[in-house]
Amino acid sequence: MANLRDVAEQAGVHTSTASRALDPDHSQMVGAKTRARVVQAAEELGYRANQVARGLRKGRTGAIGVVIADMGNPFLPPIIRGMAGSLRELGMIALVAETEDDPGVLEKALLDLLDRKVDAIITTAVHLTDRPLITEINKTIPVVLAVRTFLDGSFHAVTHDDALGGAMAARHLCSLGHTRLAELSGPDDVSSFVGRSRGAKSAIDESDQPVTHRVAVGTHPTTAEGHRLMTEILEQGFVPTAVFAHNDLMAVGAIDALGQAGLSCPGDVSVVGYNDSPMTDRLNPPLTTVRFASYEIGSRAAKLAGSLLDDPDQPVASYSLTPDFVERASTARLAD
Amino acid sequence: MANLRDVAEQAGVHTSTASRALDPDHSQMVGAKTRARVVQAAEELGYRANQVARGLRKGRTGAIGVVIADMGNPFLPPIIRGMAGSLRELGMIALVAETEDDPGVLEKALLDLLDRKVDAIITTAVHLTDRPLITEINKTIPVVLAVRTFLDGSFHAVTHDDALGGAMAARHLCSLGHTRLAELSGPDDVSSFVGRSRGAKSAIDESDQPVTHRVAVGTHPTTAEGHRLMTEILEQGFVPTAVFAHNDLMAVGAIDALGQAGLSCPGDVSVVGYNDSPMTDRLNPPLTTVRFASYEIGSRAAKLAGSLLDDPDQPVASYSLTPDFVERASTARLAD
DNA sequence: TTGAAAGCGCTACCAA
DNA sequence: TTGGTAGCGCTTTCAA
Repeated sequence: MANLRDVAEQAGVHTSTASRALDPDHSQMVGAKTRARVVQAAEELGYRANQVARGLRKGRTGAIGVVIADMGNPFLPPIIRGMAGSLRELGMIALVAETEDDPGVLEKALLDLLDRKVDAIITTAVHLTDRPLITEINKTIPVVLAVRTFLDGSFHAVTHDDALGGAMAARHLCSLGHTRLAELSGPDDVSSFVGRSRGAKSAIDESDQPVTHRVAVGTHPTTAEGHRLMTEILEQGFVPTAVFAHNDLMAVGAIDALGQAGLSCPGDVSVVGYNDSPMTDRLNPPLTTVRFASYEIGSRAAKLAGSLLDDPDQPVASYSLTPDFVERASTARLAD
Repeated sequence: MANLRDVAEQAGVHTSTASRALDPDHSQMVGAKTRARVVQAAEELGYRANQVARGLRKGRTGAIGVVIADMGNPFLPPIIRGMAGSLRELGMIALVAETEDDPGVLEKALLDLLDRKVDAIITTAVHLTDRPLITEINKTIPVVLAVRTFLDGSFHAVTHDDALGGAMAARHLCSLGHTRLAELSGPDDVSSFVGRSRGAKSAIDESDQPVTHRVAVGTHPTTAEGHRLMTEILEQGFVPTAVFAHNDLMAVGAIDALGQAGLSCPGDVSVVGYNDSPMTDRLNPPLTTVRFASYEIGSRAAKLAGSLLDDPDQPVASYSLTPDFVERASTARLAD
């Protein structure tokens, strides 16, 4: 592999001149003829700049650390695509780490990324308890929170309005006449689920009829956990006519559990999910759910991270997108 | 941020000694008391080694380039998880790039990863025409092909038996009595789809009854493309009783197109997909499909890449996993 | 066992 | 406009 010195020698110039000639930002400081010679030499030798060396010297690697909780959650890919798309436009690349939603792993992953000198971090994996850790990291490099945030606006964040989404879900169920409602929550130390719960609660409180409301809190927002929580509720003797699951995976698990208990959806029980993950429109039954612009969240988060590199002191702000409610066939009016 | 020199100063030793003391492979060359002093200094200062500097010096970054075609394809996440899991065990990390299945983008992505001095490349995105490019890259760093390969065993590869999978799909449809069969193929310059086609063809040739077989080749293995191809076939006046789609997304698109043409699945037309992507068991109808151990493919590919770093000249070999056929409700016996 | 020195490949400062 | 020099932070030879 040819390095800069080889190019410089072949062109008969000093490495510093070669460096300038090949750097778009400085090539104007080089005589046209010299530049041409350098460029030609570089081409002949198939020169490509060593980004590790450059990163060491410049203190900038052009890499962004992306930390996600669980690759197995189908709502993530569109978000990651959004990030990858914007990063590519910026000439940057993603270093991806997965935490399995374990705070210990999160810390390890973040430190590893810092050691690798990523220019910024984007993460969709924070728990509320991670605030001190993130505060610490943010002293070193910019951190952008995506999807999940802390409940005040103390970090750069790109999210959507979870409370509104939760309210939409509960309001919908109430408007269909349901008054026995189960809520399957994700971990209650994650902003998304806290927001959805609050939204649901306020919608229920504002409902015309009195609503019996039972909340079960899970440790992971997965199908298995949805199944477990739903089963648990039924075994406790609470038979709801409507279920609000905090994400689509939990909704699917809940529908399974209902089926095993001899209850059909939406015949006996209406179920609302969350995220509008790919394929939820083709499930049996097609899932009523809450949608937000996930590609957009990823893309915005990446752009924000990029802009923080040039202007680290820009005012802290949260973008919060407005969700849509998507009514499908997993919810129905309460039969009398 | 404290660097090694700070640690060395604080411990009252030379940086080279500090380096050795902190490196598990060399710490035995350092006196126990000195080592203890260095370790303590490192802890006090919160020292963390700069991996960029280390990478430059050692010529090894501990990063693996992972190049995938399309994050939007739901069969990929399990594979990526498999990779990420094994890489983490190896203390490595993934640099992820997406190609959108465009060979031009693939080349850019690979060169970018080389410039960043990844230690090896794993890619699931090759087309048959990319062979010269991959050959070139492979002269510099180890390349592991996952899922997609070239048709001879000229590179390290971790795949599954596509021909067998394709044969399973076609054999199943034939055994249900179908004799008018449409095949919706992915791009025919991709080994997976070539293999599936060949397998299907040989199964059809071996069938008891004569089978009318129509193949449509798509440019991308997506829902939209499945829909387009299916519509095209119907508009050409070919009405099959069974469809083999080369992946689940295309199968879903085909089912949509059939529905729009007034044909039901499996009532009028049986449809087989491929990949057993997450959630396909919950689609309406649940999709008959071909499964392979996707997490395992990712995990093995990562381990292989890791082992190639220590032993680059190990014999070239292909692991080919054996697929399973998964019969669900999207296929049915031909009604007389 | 430790220290000294060199250098991975690059950029940026300072002179000329 | 160009060259020289220094140094990003680390590891690794070579001597002592």
